[in-house]
Amino acid sequence: MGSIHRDKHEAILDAGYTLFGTHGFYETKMSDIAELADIAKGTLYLYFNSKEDLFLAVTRRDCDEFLDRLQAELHSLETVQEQLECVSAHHLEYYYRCKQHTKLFFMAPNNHAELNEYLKQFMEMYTRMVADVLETVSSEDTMLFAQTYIGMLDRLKMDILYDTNFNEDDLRKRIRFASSLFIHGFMSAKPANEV
Amino acid sequence: MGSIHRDKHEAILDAGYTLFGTHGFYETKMSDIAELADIAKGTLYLYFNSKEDLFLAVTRRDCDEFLDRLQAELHSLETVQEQLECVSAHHLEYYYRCKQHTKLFFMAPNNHAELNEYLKQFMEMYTRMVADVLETVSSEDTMLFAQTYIGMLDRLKMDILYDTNFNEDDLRKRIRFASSLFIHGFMSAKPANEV
Amino acid sequence: MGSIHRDKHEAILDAGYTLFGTHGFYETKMSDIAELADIAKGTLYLYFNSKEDLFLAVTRRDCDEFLDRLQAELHSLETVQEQLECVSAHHLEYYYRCKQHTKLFFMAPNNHAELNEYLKQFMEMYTRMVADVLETVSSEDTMLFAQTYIGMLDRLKMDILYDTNFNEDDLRKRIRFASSLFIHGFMSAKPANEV
Amino acid sequence: MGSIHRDKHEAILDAGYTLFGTHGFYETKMSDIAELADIAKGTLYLYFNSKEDLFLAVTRRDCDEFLDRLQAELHSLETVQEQLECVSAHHLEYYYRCKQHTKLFFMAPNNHAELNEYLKQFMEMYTRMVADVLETVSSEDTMLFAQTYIGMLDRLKMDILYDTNFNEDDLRKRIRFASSLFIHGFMSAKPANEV
DNA sequence: AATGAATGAGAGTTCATTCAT
DNA sequence: TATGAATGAACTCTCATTCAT
Repeated sequence: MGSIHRDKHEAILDAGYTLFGTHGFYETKMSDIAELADIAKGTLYLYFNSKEDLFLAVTRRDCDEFLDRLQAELHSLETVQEQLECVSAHHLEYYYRCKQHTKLFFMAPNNHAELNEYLKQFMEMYTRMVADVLETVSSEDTMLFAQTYIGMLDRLKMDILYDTNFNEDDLRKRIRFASSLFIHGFMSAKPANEV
Repeated sequence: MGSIHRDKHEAILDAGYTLFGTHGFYETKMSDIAELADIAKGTLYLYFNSKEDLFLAVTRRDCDEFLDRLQAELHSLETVQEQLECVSAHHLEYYYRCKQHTKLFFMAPNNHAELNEYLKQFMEMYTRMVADVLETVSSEDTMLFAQTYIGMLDRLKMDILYDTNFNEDDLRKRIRFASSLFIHGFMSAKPANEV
Repeated sequence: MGSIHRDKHEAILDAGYTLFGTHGFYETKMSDIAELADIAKGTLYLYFNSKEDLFLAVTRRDCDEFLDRLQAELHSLETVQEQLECVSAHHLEYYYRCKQHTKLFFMAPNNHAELNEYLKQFMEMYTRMVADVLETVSSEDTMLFAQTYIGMLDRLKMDILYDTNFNEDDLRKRIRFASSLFIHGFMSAKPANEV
Repeated sequence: MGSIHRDKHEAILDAGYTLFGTHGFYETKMSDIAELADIAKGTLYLYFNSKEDLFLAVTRRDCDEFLDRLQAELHSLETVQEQLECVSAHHLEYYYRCKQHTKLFFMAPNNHAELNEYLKQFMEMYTRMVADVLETVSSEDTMLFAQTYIGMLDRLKMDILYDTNFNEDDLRKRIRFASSLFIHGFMSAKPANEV
């Protein structure tokens, strides 16, 4: 029974992830989610109290996994360079893997306190994870550096999302480009494809 | 006659800017915009064909001005350092000035072809403007570098938006921090408050 | 379950028949139909996709029944005279029974392809039914004769609709009058009340 | 001044005739009529009090002319046969001339007392005109005969309106067909194309 | 007499949510 | 636990009419 419950719970989250991700919060109907999850509309409300709650749960599952995996990958690495490139790879590969689900962050519902709170926490944890990497080198302003690094990565995802010809080579180039630029700066940077 | 028409047009754009900016596209009602602009609901439709069109016009006015001002400011500067810091200042000060209107970008309507097209163009023009600055130093991958720089800045705006204690000093610090980090990289960076 | 569904479906059609019939398509509000059918406004849209579709369904039910009954009645008769009088009676009695619902044909929505198509088919089937009766006597231009006969009948309904003193005797008189005139023509016609 | 006034008055009626006739009352916008008449929207209301009034005026002009012309044509004829064929020709040629304006009668506004009153009067005058023709032969039930004749004609117009291949020959055939059928009846009728 | 910008009541339709089964 | 028919508040947009110019 409990496992049937878990299965349905997951099925709803999967459907929500797909639809919220591709059409955004407002353009996704609860009935569509129910249909894709192959359950009745009313059943959704046995598992989630509202559309907002479901969206939060979808976001949470996705973001938590993002952080867990990053944490695990970082543990096995030693140098700051390696670790920063790991962050870069993790961030960009995430978007490369799920190009089509990016409305999840763009089109979130407004004014949902709990969601805003969660997203804030997520960003803080993500930033702290990167800051911890930097801490081994310098202890000043690591949160600010970390934040900025994440910003760089987040912009580079744009090509992934909008450039339809974007391929694996472009991906690898950007992964190295970002960590290198962050570490050495623009002035000392070699052109991206030589890095 | 024409000036009354222009006034009302502007009043609607102002009201739209305020409400779309604070509540996002979907959570803003046309009737609220009409009320804030102090006109009748029907009058909105004499000036704009639809809610989407109004949103596009609001966005356009805001973004065009952003680029025009940046262009003008860049012209009067000479070194790359100065110019990059100018970009940094322009970007962050924009958000500092209008903290409360940031939903304009977050919560845009989905699937509005013309809007998507415009935003793409905006980003390309913004990126190219920054790339042109970098071109005086290196001609390799300038679009990629420019994009990344903008990404850094865009993430730094987050503190502005969510940290309620954020003050003018924090602003100035981040402006210098961003350009310095971009130019010299993390490894050679001095702590931010010494830059 | 299905029968509750059928009941509600019928209730909506009944309400639509009454209101469209008395006020016409444009002067009837979906909310009025919902109210008369004793359901919520939104429920209408579970059964019909749009106001136009509902109107079409109402029309269809009414016209189909009209033809089915006529068909059945004609089968039991033998002479052309009897059959033509049966058509006459059927046509005029229909209007006599539902004087108040005649806006159904007058005030249909414009430009609804499916509705126009249906009405065209209805007229063709009605005409063919009458033409088949005539065919036993002559095979020339039966469709044209049939059409004309229906035209005569359709004009005679006007008194029914607008003459408030119109009674059953007037009805019977016109039923015989029409078939007799059609068969023998004006020149050889005896005065209507002697037929 | 007066003639300018008359010109504009006529221009509005012409535009109304065209648009009401092609799209019906409800699907025609006052603004479209103004545009077609080449005047401002507000000006319409200097000449007509409301959309309904304008529709009534358009109808009135059209119907009055219809009767006036018929009256004139009938005067020059002598035998009942000729006169009835004249009615037939007048009725069908009217529709043949203005196929595209037939929404004028189909899609009239509901519940406009004055319009309903006028249409009733129109029908009565039309019927009486035909009844007067019949009176020279028989004095019984002439109104009923007249009404029925008009009904025949009105149905025959349908082919004109919906059969896109309908040509002048078809028209002439129906004109003779109708009067002949009315006079001699179906039983003694010769096939239409031999009449 | 002529204008056309402004009005605002009111329409059809949607969809998150409920609840009897 | 699961259903899905039913709900009704809330939305965007229309258009006949007005009135200051």
